[in-house]
Amino acid sequence: MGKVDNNKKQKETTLYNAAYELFSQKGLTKTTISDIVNAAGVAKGTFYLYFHDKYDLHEKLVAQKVTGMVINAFQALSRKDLNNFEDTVFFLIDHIISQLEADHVLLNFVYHNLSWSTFTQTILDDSMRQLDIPTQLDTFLLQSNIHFEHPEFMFFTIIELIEGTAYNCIYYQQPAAMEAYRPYLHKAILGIISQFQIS
Amino acid sequence: MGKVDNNKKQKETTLYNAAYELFSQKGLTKTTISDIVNAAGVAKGTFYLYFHDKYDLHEKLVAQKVTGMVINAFQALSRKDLNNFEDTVFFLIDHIISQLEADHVLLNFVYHNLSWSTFTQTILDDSMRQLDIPTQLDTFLLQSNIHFEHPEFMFFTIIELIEGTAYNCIYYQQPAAMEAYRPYLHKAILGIISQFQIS
Amino acid sequence: MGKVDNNKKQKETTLYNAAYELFSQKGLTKTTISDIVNAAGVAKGTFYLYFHDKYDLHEKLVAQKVTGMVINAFQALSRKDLNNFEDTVFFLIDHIISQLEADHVLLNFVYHNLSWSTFTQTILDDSMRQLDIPTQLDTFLLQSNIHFEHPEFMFFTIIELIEGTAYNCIYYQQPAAMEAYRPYLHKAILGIISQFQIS
Amino acid sequence: MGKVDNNKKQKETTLYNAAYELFSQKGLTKTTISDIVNAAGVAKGTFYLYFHDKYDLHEKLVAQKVTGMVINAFQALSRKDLNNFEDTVFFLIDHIISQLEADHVLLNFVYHNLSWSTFTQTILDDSMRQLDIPTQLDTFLLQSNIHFEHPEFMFFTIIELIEGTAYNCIYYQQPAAMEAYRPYLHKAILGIISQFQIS
DNA sequence: AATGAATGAGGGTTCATTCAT
DNA sequence: GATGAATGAACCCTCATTCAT
Repeated sequence: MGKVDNNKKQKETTLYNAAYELFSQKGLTKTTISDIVNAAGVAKGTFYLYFHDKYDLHEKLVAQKVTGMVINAFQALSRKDLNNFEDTVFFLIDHIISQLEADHVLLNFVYHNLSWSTFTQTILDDSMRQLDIPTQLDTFLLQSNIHFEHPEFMFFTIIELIEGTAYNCIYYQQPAAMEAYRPYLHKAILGIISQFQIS
Repeated sequence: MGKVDNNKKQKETTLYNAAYELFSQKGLTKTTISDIVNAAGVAKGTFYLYFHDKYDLHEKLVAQKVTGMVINAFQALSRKDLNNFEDTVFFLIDHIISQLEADHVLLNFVYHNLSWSTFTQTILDDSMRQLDIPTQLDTFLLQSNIHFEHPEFMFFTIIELIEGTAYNCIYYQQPAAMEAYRPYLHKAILGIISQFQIS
Repeated sequence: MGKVDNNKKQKETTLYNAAYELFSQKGLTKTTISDIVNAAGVAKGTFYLYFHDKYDLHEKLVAQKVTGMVINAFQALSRKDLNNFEDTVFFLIDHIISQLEADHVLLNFVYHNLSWSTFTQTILDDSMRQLDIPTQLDTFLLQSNIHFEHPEFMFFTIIELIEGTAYNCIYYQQPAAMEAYRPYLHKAILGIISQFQIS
Repeated sequence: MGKVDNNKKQKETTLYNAAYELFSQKGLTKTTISDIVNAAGVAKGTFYLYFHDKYDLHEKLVAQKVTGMVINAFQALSRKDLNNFEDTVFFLIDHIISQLEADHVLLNFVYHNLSWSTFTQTILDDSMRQLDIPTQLDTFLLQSNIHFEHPEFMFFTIIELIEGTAYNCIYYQQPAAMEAYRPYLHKAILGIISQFQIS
């Protein structure tokens, strides 16, 4: 990678970082391209060398952040040695919830962007294609000896459940803080899993 | 209510209707106050006699629509004679899902606004205060003879689950159409209920 | 016409005048909407209340100026009492050439916009519809007793000839000043008329 | 001419060709230097090695195209053996009109650039200086035995007439297609010639 | 000579808001 | 209360031009 390419990648990263900060602070609508380039310390025209508009940037950033969060969880999982299916699911869920609890900026940012379709349709750039989550989950199911009716429906159900509850509990502490609610979230997920499991 | 007040109320209603249509078609961000007043057939200045800005109008409109949808479901319930707890819950859920399926405009509109906090914090105007949903649910639980650990957590869990799954299934048909997914949603809710139920 | 309408017409006129001056000085391309509103002393947004863009304004302005010039010539003609066909044609031509000689700004402005299609296709606003030049010419021909083969071709030929020659002679004094060239222009037109005339 | 010079000339030619295509399609104003270099397949900076700006390129391109068109006509004439003056004039005129009819891109491009001053003032590069049209016309007149009062006025008159009428007839078919109008154009020119001829 | 990433001035356009009528 | 013409700040985006490579 030549000096120029290196420099390009750096500019792009600076723009991503600046935008992430601003989107989190002011929201997508109130953040302007001027804001972003000012914060990034580049000229306005430079923005358009990398992104079509702020929505383009946002979309790519969401894909990055969501995927990054899940990658973290799986990497942490690989360092554990869990054989039990339910423990594994809870580990992943709790890891993601912990990340969201630790970083409200991230929480706010991925809310409403952490959905099943993010994993199945997101246009990931090359650096992220390493992690194909649906495939990983399939492999993971094969390794355990448990069988589910429509496992993709189950995962969809669980993910949508987490997204909504995590945001309310962490951000608004509504109807309770995550600490208080978490046991019930676990229970609910257990209930869901038991319904999908086959004999 | 005098003629003048009547006329006022009419202008306000026209603005609500026009805005609802436009917000649904173009989204909040791309809808301008000009669009709204043009569609409503009133002068620009008139808008400011009723609302502070378009976000004010939007907030009030969401409260109206969401509450209206739930009112519909409870009214339909009162015309039935269901004694079984689970049947009652499913009736309400399916009624709301049907409303959303029948009216994509409504679906789009309430998405991200149909959450537990809508019921507990929403600023409702006088005409809506008649319906206090958390209280209704409490009454409803007392009437049945089943007992739950933290019933408010259970309802919260169910509502958040429905919001996310309904939007994806109805709007994007992702991961499947609601018709195909609904049995599994019911199953999942059964699983959740069973976990919260006390002996 | 109320105070408001009066004011509106005035704003529009101010914009026309400012634009005419600027288009003539800097050309259409180099004149910006900012230039126009600054010169007119109105806000930028006001421009868009009256015109779609600068090309819209330009088009309307050309129609005004060209038609105005021809109206002047016909009005002057009506104050004369010319019976001879050729004298009438020369009177009109010379009158128009005089206007262009007297006002280089106008000359520059109508150049390449003074063509047969301007008269047949121009979208004229109501104030100008009074003057339907092709019809006036028809009437004029009927009154005289001379007959031409394809008179519309003849007028087209003459107009295109004048447009090109007038611009070069008046503006660039090329190949000669109008004073020197005019007798030859008259001759050329006589030659053209004689060719179109029927026995 | 060395390899390097050859390569240079090639780049320049590529830029000319790309620009010609683009100017014709989108017009001078809407064509950007980016467009040109993209179409030509060279880097942006390269443009500035050959031209000062797009107007510079345009000016040179017009001179090329207009002169080329006239050269074609004279070369075709040299292959004929016409002695009659009027036939010669008509041959040249019709040849040029045919070129314009066959190539609307060219028509559009030379319109407003095909005027007397193009021949007398155009900055021609070396390759074109071979053709000095005013001188050629003089020679041509001497060869015939006809005498005209101010022949340069006559040619000027004829050229300006053709420019305006050809564009309208060919491009807009206004007031008629060139096929229909051409006999009358010939007539008009005959009329003009007869007026300038000396006994 | 050739490149093309970076620049940033400045264009067009929108639109919430005001205020005289 | 109701109007809608007028405003002008602030947005998005373009593109001629530069310059390190």
